[in-house]
Amino acid sequence: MLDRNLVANNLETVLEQLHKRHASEDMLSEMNKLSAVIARRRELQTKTDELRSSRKKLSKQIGGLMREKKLDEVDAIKTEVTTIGNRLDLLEDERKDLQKQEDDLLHAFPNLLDARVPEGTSEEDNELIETWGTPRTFDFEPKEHHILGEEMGLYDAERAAKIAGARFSILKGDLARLERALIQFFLDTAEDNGYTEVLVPYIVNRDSMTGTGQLPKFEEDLFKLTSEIGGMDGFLIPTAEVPVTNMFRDEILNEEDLPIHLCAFTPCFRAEAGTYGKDTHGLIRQHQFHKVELVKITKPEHSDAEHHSLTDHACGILQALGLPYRKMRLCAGDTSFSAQLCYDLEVWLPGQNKYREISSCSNFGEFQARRMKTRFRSKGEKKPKLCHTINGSGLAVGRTLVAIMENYQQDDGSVDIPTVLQPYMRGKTKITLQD
RNA sequence: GGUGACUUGGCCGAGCGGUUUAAGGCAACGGUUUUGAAAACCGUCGUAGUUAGUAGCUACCGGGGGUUCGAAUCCCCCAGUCACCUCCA
Repeated sequence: MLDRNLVANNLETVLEQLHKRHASEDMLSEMNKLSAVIARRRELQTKTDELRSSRKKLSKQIGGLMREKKLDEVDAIKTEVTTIGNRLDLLEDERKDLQKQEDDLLHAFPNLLDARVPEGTSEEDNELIETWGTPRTFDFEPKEHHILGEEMGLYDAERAAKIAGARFSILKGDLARLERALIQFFLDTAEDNGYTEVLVPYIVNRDSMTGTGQLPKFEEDLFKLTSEIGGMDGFLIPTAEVPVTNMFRDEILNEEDLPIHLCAFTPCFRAEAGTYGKDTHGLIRQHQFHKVELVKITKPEHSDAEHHSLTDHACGILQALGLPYRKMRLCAGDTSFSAQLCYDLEVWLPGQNKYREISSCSNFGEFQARRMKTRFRSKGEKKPKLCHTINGSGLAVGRTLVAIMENYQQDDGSVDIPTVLQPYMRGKTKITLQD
């Protein structure tokens, strides 16, 4: 959420930023509207405060007069207070309405972009930061992972479609084990890098989804429960970012508790996955997938360094697995709603002959923290300050499985297991056709 | 799922319709004292809105609504916590 004072006092800056995000004319006029709403709300705020103040004083007088048994004077004041009360009710209704408009509008605008974010509208304009590893040269035609999986008899999309629908999958045997091995390896690596594991709910309420920015704008991307939880709408999480970051919603942390480094394994559920007609085969784009997420809560002055070290941690995993990748700085048009700066890691997929996103590491600055009211207090300082929030995949499990299958495939249709994963695979060195 | 008790500032805890502008204590912070520390004493000590303002005013006592001239206090709905019962992995 944007700072309402920034909108009120520095509308030009905000409008410039919206231009950089390629905001529509509608959005620009909405922003102008917001600025007017804030001004009007403040006006009303002052008036209602004054009215309330005089009502309070007069009501107190009634108390005194009652004790002195001056009942005739009481009636006159009562009438006066009633008049004030009626006027107050009227203005208060308007103020509440404006306050809601103000909050709704504020929630609808994306974060301000970091100065390093390149101009651009699509992934074509993303900036290449670095490339690691050399794509292997094959002396045979490398296959896509879903072909390999089907041929091994360890990947079953058809039955998954029967029992659940399109964009679900079933893994069997060593492939299922490899998925678990990756999860375990990611969590162990995160722990070595100083992250504490948390195991969190996979269903969250509306307030949490609003806190991290999925709501109110992207409700159609989420799976919504038909049953309420705790009297509120329930949603399946699209990423562990939501439950983990929201752990600190409505909290004022101690300065010495920062930074907080957490990691979490969760399934992720995305309703939007089926809407593009892209990646219709295989594990790339599913309604349900697994991810290990890295999350940091930091002081503002440390967030940039923390963001870059988190990104390095994600890179480290790809390096340990020997998977070639490139690191991209996302352009303005590709940077997500809540982020101010984002790096995508794209892993090399020989079967597709291209790089595909496997991790997205974002610094949200104070955008999420303002929505969540996540603050910290410095020693000796009176006012609490907003924290910064950061997260990134470390890594997306299903897509890593894809990358391993495609990069480590052999001409006999088997897949070698990277050395670091072998201990998690009961010492096995390769996955072969099922007997 | 059933019944009952409860939800007040970082924590504990008063408060039972009108000098409560939320008492008091603990913790924390600043100061006096001291060679230093402890103790003692003095002071500060929730969040947010409004504002040029650490001035004033206003809101917030789990959330929402209502009664009233006036609500932390009375009523209703919802959520959460705890206890017991029931059920279950």
